[in-house]
Amino acid sequence: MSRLLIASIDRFGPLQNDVRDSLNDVAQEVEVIAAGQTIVSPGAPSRLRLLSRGVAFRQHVLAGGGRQILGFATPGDLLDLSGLFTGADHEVRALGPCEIRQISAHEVRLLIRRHPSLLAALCRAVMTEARVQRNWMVGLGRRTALARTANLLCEIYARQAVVAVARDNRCPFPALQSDIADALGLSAVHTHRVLRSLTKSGLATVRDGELVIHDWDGLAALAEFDPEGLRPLHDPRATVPARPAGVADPAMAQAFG
Amino acid sequence: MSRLLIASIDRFGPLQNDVRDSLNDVAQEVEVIAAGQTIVSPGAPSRLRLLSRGVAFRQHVLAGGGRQILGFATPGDLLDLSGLFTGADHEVRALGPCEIRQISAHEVRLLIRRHPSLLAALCRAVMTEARVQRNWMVGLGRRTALARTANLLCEIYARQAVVAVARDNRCPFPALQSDIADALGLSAVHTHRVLRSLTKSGLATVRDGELVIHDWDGLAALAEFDPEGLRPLHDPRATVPARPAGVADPAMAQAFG
DNA sequence: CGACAGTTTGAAGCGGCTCAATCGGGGTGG
DNA sequence: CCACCCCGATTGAGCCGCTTCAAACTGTCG
Repeated sequence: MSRLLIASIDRFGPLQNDVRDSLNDVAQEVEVIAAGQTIVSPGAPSRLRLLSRGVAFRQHVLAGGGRQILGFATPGDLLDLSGLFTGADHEVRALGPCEIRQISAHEVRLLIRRHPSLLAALCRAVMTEARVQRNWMVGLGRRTALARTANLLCEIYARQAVVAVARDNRCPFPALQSDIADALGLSAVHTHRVLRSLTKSGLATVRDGELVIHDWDGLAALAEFDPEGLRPLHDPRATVPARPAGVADPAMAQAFG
Repeated sequence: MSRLLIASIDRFGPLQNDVRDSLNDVAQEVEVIAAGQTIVSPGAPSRLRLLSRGVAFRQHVLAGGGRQILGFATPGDLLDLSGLFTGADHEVRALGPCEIRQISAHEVRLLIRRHPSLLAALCRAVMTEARVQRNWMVGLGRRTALARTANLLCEIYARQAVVAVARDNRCPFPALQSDIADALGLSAVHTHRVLRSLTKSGLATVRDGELVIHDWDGLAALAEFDPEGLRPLHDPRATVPARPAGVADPAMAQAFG
């Protein structure tokens, strides 16, 4: 029963029924991972891993001991797209407690060989991730600490809204201030002050592992948040209804909510 | 005759002979583009474009008028991977005069349908680009202006060394200081000072549209440059000889040099 | 109760920005 | 052939965002 996996891949271009059937037949391994544990090590043998619960992050550690967080993953995200055909070039860790489902590299290879449309979907997944990365690059290079932080919070919420994990303007986000700092290219101290100012402006609060949005419109405006950058790319031949930002995808919501 | 295109895609996993044959039969349009002109507009209809001569760059322009350069492309690079199945999310422009070769979206679609291994190769090309982006993110977030600049120069040289366009420690790089600034997330003034200090330290010089490396080892050390991050991903089932940084790929060199 | 991890707050310093002026080269029109 | 202009490189001065260092505070766990 890999309802979750099918729904997650389906976002990137409607899968044919025969692909769904094949995916259904594949043995799937479920694993629970504690906060802070490594999910994918750099260079690890490739598999197809789906984050089914929790929040994870990708990071690159520098020689000097510092690190840059390269992105966050929320339920419904595939974790090792960057290393599907080869070893991963970065590390993926659990931010909070996570649950993942994975299928072996061998199975993936068989599936892909049998169903080129699956490969196309995975390819679109990779392109979607690359697009999110570009948005981060813009933020790191050209946005102020405040806008950058606001943007991150918008992204975290919008991602989890799709799978209906975010509700009533709140969603899980078990990050330390130093984690947020390493994601935004800031110091932990300054990150704290920025978060503080966001709270005082009545925009959003990060506390006790939870993100609370007080004023979505205000936050999005400050961030110049573009939800388009998060939308999964799909097969252009198929018509997929566009949803406004922060609104759940029915299929994903049913699977993950 | 699409020798260049075949060699370029071949980097991302050896193509079967039948794929090569098909690529050979495809009509290819050659276009020359003046410096500064747009090659790919955001949302443009997808095609498969190869940069055969010159240097191009990807950029995202901000509401406030600023911009972030997201990456550079050198001969042998595919230009609209991010929009292969859908519209591009960013702009690609010619930095200096460029020559591109392209095949229509329709042709691409046919080729991909007929040859899944081609799709796999393109997928690896996308993943390779995503990896380069991650390296930029690390730089923008966590490296000093000096290291970041050094890193960029290393990347520009190493990319063009593969296709033997870079030789004798020099290669084309027709960027204004303001271009470099927008790539590194710096101001033009500060970029100038950093370049100046690199020159005075005897490491590298950017002048008259050309990059000259005076001390590769010193520059690479300052940059903590990792050539691994640029290496094209290829099919893990195939054995491809690893080449040290800055050394030409024989096939690419023959095609582009 | 102390030990520890993470948050909070203050103060000082620096990297990089902004503003502003000058310099240099290539093109253009007189 | 020269005067002019324009764009980009260059240089200086002052400022601000963010960093670093340091200390106090809070909650949690043994």
